[in-house]
Amino acid sequence: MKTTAQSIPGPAQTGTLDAPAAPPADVPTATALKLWVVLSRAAAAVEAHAVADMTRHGLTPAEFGVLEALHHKGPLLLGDVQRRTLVSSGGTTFLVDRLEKRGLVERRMCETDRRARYAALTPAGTALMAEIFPVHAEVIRRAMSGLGLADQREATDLLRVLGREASALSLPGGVTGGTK
Amino acid sequence: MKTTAQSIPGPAQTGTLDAPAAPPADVPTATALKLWVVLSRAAAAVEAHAVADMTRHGLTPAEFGVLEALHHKGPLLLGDVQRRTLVSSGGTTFLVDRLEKRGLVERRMCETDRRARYAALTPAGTALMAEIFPVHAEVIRRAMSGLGLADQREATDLLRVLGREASALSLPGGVTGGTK
DNA sequence: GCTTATTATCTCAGTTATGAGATGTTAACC
DNA sequence: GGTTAACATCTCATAACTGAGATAATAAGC
Repeated sequence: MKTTAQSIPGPAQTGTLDAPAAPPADVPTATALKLWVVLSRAAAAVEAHAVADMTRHGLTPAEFGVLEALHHKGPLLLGDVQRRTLVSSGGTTFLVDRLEKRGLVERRMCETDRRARYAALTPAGTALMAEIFPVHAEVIRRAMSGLGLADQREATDLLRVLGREASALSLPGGVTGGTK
Repeated sequence: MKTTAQSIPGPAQTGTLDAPAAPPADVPTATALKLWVVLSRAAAAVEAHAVADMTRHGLTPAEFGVLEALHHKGPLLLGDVQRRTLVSSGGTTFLVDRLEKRGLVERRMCETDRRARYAALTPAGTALMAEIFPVHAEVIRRAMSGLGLADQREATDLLRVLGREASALSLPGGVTGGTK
């Protein structure tokens, strides 16, 4: 996370000790780097609001992500929870364990596949989400209010394409665009 | 990170056990939530490319962030490194320690303030960045290639405003919009 | 149907980071 | 100039998560 690339344009000053490097000369690369900087900064800024809100309820972002997925989708196989929250397999087990101990989530057997398990909100979990999700939504709405509705829609369209294409692209090291 | 909120529009189906919750009815909130989902997904998708590239060079994203900041800005006070990389104070000490042990970075005294220390690239660190940064830039360019140049500029403009405004906004819990 | 590959989850050791407080230093105020 | 507040960095306990491998169940090929 958090790559940085803005810098004074122009040729590199030569000879000076500790002189910083010049940014890439070609336009497409410079444009992409600038977009990467503002993209990750914008995501971090909005996330700070989301995290501050979750923290007030004693939830980590990852915990909230699990509860939110179950709140919107109903019971989900652990593998689906993992894919949705972009957390590792071990992390998913760990998260669901913690939420189970707190009485917010429960595991259920899957009738058709004895390897698999569902995670589902308990009544307490359902009640908690019914209480805090609207507040969370309002926090996000406020965090996004720097853009008008039309600009938000435009940004959504652009980012949807960007995310889809970037995910579809094979990673520099190898493999395809899935989760690890 | 990674909040999720897309869901079938329409009223909540009542009565059914485990029925998922309906998304917020009001348009501004639904729009903001949708933007938040695609924003964090797009950032994660691009980040996956960046991370895969850094990993090949044996660097974590945070380590790369420090090296990149020093590469572009020259020697920086540790506090400036911290602000730039959005890492905690303890984390910054830890990161610079690690990079120092590898011989990529060194600490230097600050003449005018004996509390403060500079972090600076060593010749080895400078050489490493000169080698890998162009590759990194190319990886980012490729990851962004789902959008044309004009769209990338448009997205940059929108996200710049969004990030600036969100950072300026006081956090839900309290305080102003700085780093912790 | 038996072997082999794949899939779903869990275990666990280790890594990366956070955040509260300690330490040493500088600035501000009277 | 002496006291108090604000800083910059570091130390340390420990949280949060990753990733490799273990275990168990299912699917596929022949």
